[in-house]
This record gives sequence, structure tokens and C-alpha cells, in this order.
Amino acid sequence: MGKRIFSKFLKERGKRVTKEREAILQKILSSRGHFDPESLYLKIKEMGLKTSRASVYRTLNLLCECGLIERVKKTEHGTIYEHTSVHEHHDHMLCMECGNIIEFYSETLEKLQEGMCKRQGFQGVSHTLEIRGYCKKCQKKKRT
Amino acid sequence: MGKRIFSKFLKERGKRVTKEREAILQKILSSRGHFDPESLYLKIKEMGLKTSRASVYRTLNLLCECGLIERVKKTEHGTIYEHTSVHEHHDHMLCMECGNIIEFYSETLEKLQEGMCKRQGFQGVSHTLEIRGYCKKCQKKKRT
DNA sequence: TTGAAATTGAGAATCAGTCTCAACAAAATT
DNA sequence: AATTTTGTTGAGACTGATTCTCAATTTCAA
Repeated sequence: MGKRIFSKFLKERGKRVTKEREAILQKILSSRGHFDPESLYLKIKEMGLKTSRASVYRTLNLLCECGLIERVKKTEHGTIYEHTSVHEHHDHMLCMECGNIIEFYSETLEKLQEGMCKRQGFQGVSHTLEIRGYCKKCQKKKRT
Repeated sequence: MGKRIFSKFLKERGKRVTKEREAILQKILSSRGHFDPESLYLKIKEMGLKTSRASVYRTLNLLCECGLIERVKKTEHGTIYEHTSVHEHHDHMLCMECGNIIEFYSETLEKLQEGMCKRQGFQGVSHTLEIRGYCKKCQKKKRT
């Protein structure tokens, strides 16, 4: 579970496990899919817990460092995150009409990328693939 | 040539071909590879031409609209652009040590992505693949 | 050449994200 | 348990990229 990992991570670095950090992590773990710092902040406030944007951003950075969450993408409206603990690595299709994100994964695609890296003498660590276009629903809408 | 395309694009929309816009486009076309708005702005000033950040940003947006350049990536230090007129579609490897960008292209990879889209009923329009890791040079440095 | 309409540039405004610092809380020490 | 040490918090200041505002200027069609 994420809590254990985070506590361990914090303690290893002489950092502290605080109510605020726990609240933020809990909120992330309890909601599915992608999220952004601002709505996370608002959700926590809504719950009646006190927090600040500064703490949310600080905690998100810590969670990234310990690998529990990942920065998916920077947009014009800020950064989108997702939690990695739950699901494995995957790539994204982003509908340019409705903003919906479809996750997908292909072993072949991963292997192929490794091959490309080897050919360039590049040591790959991670990657992001985003395919932009139109999802099923929005294609239909367009036709009408 | 890019100038023609840009002029046509501007006229079609009742926009004007100005010295400033021409200077910005020229500077972009005359330099290879990726660029960011701030250094573009500084380069133009350096040449003794007068311009403003506002104009640079405005022109970059126009050039994106008409397809002459593309937003490659948003980073914590701003947006990186590249001009599309010159080279074909390609993907990127980004060295996390030195920031160097390696361009690569794989037909197989493209086909594979098309396949993934089809399987999801997704109509792909464009995509970005970024592999992060360490380039040859930086791998060597690390060993020592 | 002229004038309506678009463009420019300087600086204000905006917005995500970080930093500052005094008040506070957790862990360590007594 | 009380005290000291050290990390954390939150409010708001700050930063840096980008956009907006608006008066002055430039373009271009007639």
C-alpha cells in the first residue's frame, strides 16, 4: 500500500510523516485516474481539512520523488499527475474534442522503443507517448 | 518556402505582413533545431532589430496555426518549438543530464501506433513520443 | 495619399508553481 | 514529562512564462 511506501521514504530521509501529507496521499489514492494540483487542493479543503497550495505542491514533489505518482503532462493549465502504484506503465490517447484520456499498453511498442534506444547508444529510463485525436464518441458527434 | 506560406496564411485572414513578423520567421528558418521564445527574442534584439516579447509570442502562435512550426514540449522553463517545414515527423530522446535532444524516426513504430488506435476506435491525428534517459556522452561521464 | 483597420511595444495582468518566514508540531534529549 | 532541536505548515510575497491593454504606429486598399 502507498502509505507504507511513503512513510518509509520520508523516514529514510529524516523527513516527517504529518497529518497534512497523509491527507494529501489518501485523497490521491482514493480517487481514480488523473488529477491536477489545484483540484486536489480544493477537494482537500472541501473535506474540511486545512491545507495550503504550497503543501500540496510540496507533497506532490515528494510523491513524485518516491515514485508513487508521476507527472503525466504539462499543459497550458498546469501539470497533470497520475498515481503509478495502482496501474502499470501505459501510454495515452488524448481526445482533442472532449479531453478524455484513454490508456493503452503494447509490449511490442515497448520493445521497439528499447531497440531504438540501443541503436542510438541511448540509455532509456522512461518515456511518454501521447496520441492526440478523436475518441469514438466525438467522431460520431462530428458526423452529425 | 516558409515566407510564401506565411504571407498567404496572413492575407487569407485579413492579417498583415509586417517587418516584425518577417524578421521573426526569418530568424526561425535560418536556425536549425529546436528553440524557445525567449532566446528567439534575444537573438532578434541582438541583430539590432526592434521587437517585443509580446510580438514574438503572438507571431509564434500564428506560425503554429499555419503549421510552419510546432510546440514540441512544455517544460518547467517554458515551451520548446521546432519548425516543421524542414524536417518530417520524428520522435525525441531527451537526455536528462545535458538536455540534449536526439531525433529519431521508425516506420514500424508509426504503424504500430496506427494499429493501437484502430483497436480502440480512436482517430489519431498526431502524436508525441519522448524517451527520457542518458545520451552516450553522459553515460560515460557517469562511469567516472 | 489617405484613412480605416491591424499591429506594435511597454508594461500591467495572469497564472502555475516556488520561496520566505514566523508559528507550530514531531522527534530526540534531558 | 519537560525541553530542545529540527522539520513542516500556511499565508502571502515572489518568479518566470505568457497574455492582455492601449496609445502610438504601420499597413494596404482605394
